[in-house]
Amino acid sequence: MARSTHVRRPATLASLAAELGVSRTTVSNAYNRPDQLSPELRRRVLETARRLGYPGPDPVARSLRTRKAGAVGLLLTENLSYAFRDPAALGFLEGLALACEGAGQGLHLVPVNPEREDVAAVHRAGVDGFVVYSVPDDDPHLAAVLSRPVPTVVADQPHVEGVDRVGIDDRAAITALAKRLIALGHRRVGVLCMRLTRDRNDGFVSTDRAETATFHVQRARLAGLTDAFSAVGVDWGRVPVVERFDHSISSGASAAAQLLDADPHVTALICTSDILALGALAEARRRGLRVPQDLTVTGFDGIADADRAGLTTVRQPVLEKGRAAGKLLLASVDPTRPREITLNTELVPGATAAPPRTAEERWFGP
Amino acid sequence: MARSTHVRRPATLASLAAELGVSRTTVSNAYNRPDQLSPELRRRVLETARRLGYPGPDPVARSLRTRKAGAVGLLLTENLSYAFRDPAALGFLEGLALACEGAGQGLHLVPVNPEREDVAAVHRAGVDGFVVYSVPDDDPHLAAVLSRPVPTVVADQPHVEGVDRVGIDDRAAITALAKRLIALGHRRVGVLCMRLTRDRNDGFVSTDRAETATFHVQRARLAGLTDAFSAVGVDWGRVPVVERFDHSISSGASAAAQLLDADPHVTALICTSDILALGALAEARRRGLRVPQDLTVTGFDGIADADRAGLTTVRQPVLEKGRAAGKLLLASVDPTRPREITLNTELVPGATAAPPRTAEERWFGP
DNA sequence: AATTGGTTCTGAACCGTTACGGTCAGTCCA
DNA sequence: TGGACTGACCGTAACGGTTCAGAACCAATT
Repeated sequence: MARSTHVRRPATLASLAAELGVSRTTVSNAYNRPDQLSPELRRRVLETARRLGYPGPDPVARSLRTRKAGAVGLLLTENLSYAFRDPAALGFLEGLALACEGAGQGLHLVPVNPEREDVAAVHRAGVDGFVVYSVPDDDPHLAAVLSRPVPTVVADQPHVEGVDRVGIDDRAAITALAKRLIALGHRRVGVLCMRLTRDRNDGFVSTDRAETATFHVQRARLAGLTDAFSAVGVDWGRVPVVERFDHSISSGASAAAQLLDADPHVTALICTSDILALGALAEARRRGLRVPQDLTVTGFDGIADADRAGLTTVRQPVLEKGRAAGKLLLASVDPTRPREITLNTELVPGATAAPPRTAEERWFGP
Repeated sequence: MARSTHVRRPATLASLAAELGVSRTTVSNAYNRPDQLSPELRRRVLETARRLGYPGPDPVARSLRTRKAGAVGLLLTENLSYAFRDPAALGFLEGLALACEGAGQGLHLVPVNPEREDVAAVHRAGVDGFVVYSVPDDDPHLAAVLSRPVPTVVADQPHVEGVDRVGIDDRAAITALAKRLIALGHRRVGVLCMRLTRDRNDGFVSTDRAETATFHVQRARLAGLTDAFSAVGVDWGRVPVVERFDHSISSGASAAAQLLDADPHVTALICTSDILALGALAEARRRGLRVPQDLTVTGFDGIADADRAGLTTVRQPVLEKGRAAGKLLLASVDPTRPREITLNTELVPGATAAPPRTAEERWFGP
């Protein structure tokens, strides 16, 4: 027996086998297939393992051999901290985590520095698959993920041909909301949206920029608004759209300010997220504008704070979306699984939408 | 951006080397040490890799060889939904994520089924270290983590001898709060606390149970209250303490109801978390009790909602705590690092604490 | 006596990569 | 002209497991 505690070389399966005078296979079986060896021997193996401080089979070595990492990677191009601050992202994360937990899979948050284009972290992640959430279509990290030979599911954001996807029908959902505003009489509206591309562009958005946005969800929502308002004769080219790179309440407020300064006559602010809408509400309050009497404000997502604020919005099942993404990914072995899941949304009437204030601002039908 | 379904795994570093007629080392160097080969050869290697669809070195094999996984494991025994819903936990998570991101490390959420005692997931996680947050001292998952030969940092919750730790001085912090209430004249108080052990026990807490709680933080906070009130002659054995397993606002409300039903004469409800306190506020409102005139309510943590509610509480730097835990773990190679970090807390006066209502309820000093 | 079946354990082949210690030809310099 | 140095590349040995096709043994059946 080796008494040399000098080199505290951690015990391995092989050293344990040597100590016991059995084969490595047997030790492996003691851990993984108890039925393959006698209870007595197994007891001895585990006993000796304890004595030698062997912590059990090394997870990485096992992963290499079995080609299973037991974890799902999650790619978010935003700062990781973003995911913990944005309620919609958080709901998604929770749903995804629940799905992973249910399947006994870990959830590996891939570290991404949005500043640098360092894709190495994607290549370094030992995972069995990726979920990609909220990244632009042309994100290099996304390309790195797709180059990896593992299944991938995209949630909402990047729009990639041939990749499994879960999401909602953003375009139709916001069109429904827009139609409601149209029915109320709104024709002169403004729009606040989240960032459209990887580059910061805080300010007004040209039609061209809106149509070529690489954040697919935002593009779809703007398109949905175009659909609805164009259908009733509004010249969409003249509708002011203000973009903000940072997604925060204060961003929403400043965007609303910028828009209202430029066009004080808009009767409604349509926001592509609840967070922005909450900011718009704050700015309206600051200006002494009553909502909805003086100004209609709408959001998108259906987060808890929007509910508390009575916001008129579209509710989407964020938690369910995360869960669906996880399940879809974990079912990748099944060829009969759906390749795309579109979840339902729900219009939330709320209390921040009303007909335009003055008669002249109200549109009279034919 | 069309993509064919990729489930093939043909190319390896070795096959690539064979194709090129160079050694595996050279291919490896092409990826990892560009300076070790001529630019021309490197170009050819990468070119051929692209042609063969070689996605670059396999992360798992690399991890095995380098003994680095590039990820930090996070163990939370609570339901995941707890972690994603509780603002304090969320702040911690965000801080930890920031630290990991800053170091280019992934964050691996270990899946834990609180129902079963399945520790396998801990053994399966390919990580370079663990952060353990908010688990009871006797949690089997914790034991599994400690058996792994990787550095571990504990945040707040499990109290383990000899393991690196970051936290606050819960006992002293709540003692300071208690002294404030004592100064206001409160002597007849009730306490609402979070779960004390792994077993559900919704209801009153015996002194013994309080002292043997395996959730160390709760134990410390109760002890801090004992310190303060015993010092002024209050018989702590008679102070009602109500425990709730689930940590939610409605739990806080029901706990407050239970306590007030049993002892309507308490002048203050001291809660060991803001969430519980917010529930207590709700219950007080439901009963028509004015806070703080009719009832004093205090919390702990300093979450945003508490701030909005004007709650009298103790603020702790949750984000900083997460960040510190991450940094401590990632600095494990440095023998001169601190082994324990205690962060500062701050008493938040708030507006939910006032002297007891009636003269008879107020205590007159000597 | 031969066959069958079951249990228990073993040997050797991988899994895909990187660390380490070379070799070898060419260059520099006194 | 010879020795030291350099740049470019290679061979081998891990890294720590899992897996599969048997081997050895024994009891029961034909």
